[in-house]
Amino acid sequence: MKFLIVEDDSDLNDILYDYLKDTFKEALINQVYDGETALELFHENTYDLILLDVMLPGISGFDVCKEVRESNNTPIIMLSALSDDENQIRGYDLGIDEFVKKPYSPKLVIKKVEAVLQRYDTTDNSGLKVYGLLKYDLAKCKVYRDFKELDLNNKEWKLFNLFIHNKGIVLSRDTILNKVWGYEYFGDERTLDTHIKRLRKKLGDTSSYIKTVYRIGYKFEK
Amino acid sequence: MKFLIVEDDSDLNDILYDYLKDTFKEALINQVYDGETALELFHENTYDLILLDVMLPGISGFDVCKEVRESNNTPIIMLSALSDDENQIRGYDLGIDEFVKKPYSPKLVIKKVEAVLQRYDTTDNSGLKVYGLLKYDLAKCKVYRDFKELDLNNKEWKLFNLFIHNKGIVLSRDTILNKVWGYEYFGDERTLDTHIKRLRKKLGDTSSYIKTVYRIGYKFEK
DNA sequence: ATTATTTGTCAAAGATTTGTCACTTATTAA
DNA sequence: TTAATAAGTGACAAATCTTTGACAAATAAT
Repeated sequence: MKFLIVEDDSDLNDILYDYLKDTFKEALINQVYDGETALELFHENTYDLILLDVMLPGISGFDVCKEVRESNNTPIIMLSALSDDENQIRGYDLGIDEFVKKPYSPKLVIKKVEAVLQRYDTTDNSGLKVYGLLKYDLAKCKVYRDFKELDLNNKEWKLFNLFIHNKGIVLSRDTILNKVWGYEYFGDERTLDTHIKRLRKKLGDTSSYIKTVYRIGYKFEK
Repeated sequence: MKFLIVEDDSDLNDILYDYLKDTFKEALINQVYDGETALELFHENTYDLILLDVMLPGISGFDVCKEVRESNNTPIIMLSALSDDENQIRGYDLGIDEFVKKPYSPKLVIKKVEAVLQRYDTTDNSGLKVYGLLKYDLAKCKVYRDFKELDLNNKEWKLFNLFIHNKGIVLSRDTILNKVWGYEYFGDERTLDTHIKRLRKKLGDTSSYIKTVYRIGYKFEK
């Protein structure tokens, strides 16, 4: 289990560290104090979860979140201070998983961490993994089939990432739209289908892994 | 599901009502037009969620929010007038769950309602359960018999789901129709039978779990 | 500024599910 | 035992949903 704590208040940072360490005995925990360092580490590592303060020196937690989401769906729990501005407030639109308002009880944070991890595939996310005929590296945002890299664009990667984190689980069209496109999307009903079509095409032989669940959505499964 | 709409503009209030009613068919919805009445109702009822306008005659939405928070954590979605960032910040400090700026699309409001409810939903449906020769996972919408997954379609799953939640209990035809088809269903008498037939077929050896209760309905039992 | 790539829209075609119906079979009260 | 009512069934039709290609719009790259 690997966590990243992004919190400029070093006392708070330490408190979170202690609680996490206590709950996940063997966890690896990185502590950083600003957004730039957070992103650096994020791109070099694969975390199971990120605890992210909104108010940071330099780039904001909001921006960190945005950049993380460009890459993948690493679970993010946002810690919001009392006087946040509008953008930060709308973290949910960016695909964060939980919001905890300061001043928070560390216990509550831990509870949310556990809840979020339970929702996700909790196995270690780092390195190359195999699923059926596919290989993928979540940290590097790469997918391979027959030793060839599939060149996925942003939307396709987001879709794939969502699927891989929810193997065997039926995802409703709404869920997919919300996770990949965000709450504010009210576009054409058929857009999702089109993107599924494109991802399937790139998946080639393995396109059948994306199963249509009639009237509900899709499911990713061998 | 029980909602409270607090909005002094009666047109807007009605629009919200309609959309909620449409999305949560069986919801109970109270409509009020000022803060005082809202609080009265709040203290007499338990709501799943409150839609709260900021600008109200008499006491403001904020005051309502404050008083609600002194009692409990009922989810609150606030509706604020345009470009009212200050208020948003205040709202989040008071522990509201989402903010929607006017003029808002009712669809967005509904999406936020769904998201908030999902966030609060603590029912644990995960994990494989066993019933007789069947295994099922409510979260994943899956049923297995002899290690093989039964490929149920939407209606069949709804039926199965209803049965599994009412093991050993006789469900009248009316109840089933209402729960699976919704209150407004006035279709053919034989439709339910047909669907039971189809579900039984897929259940194979375990089809006898669905027992006919003559003149009344069905019962799901080993 | 031009070109390439990605993303979104749409309508027609293809699939699946769901509803209907006529008819058969089962149940039960008298 | 039978008449009356209820439930089951297969075949078909209707409704609904998904796929797909072609194209347009938006965005990124050169």
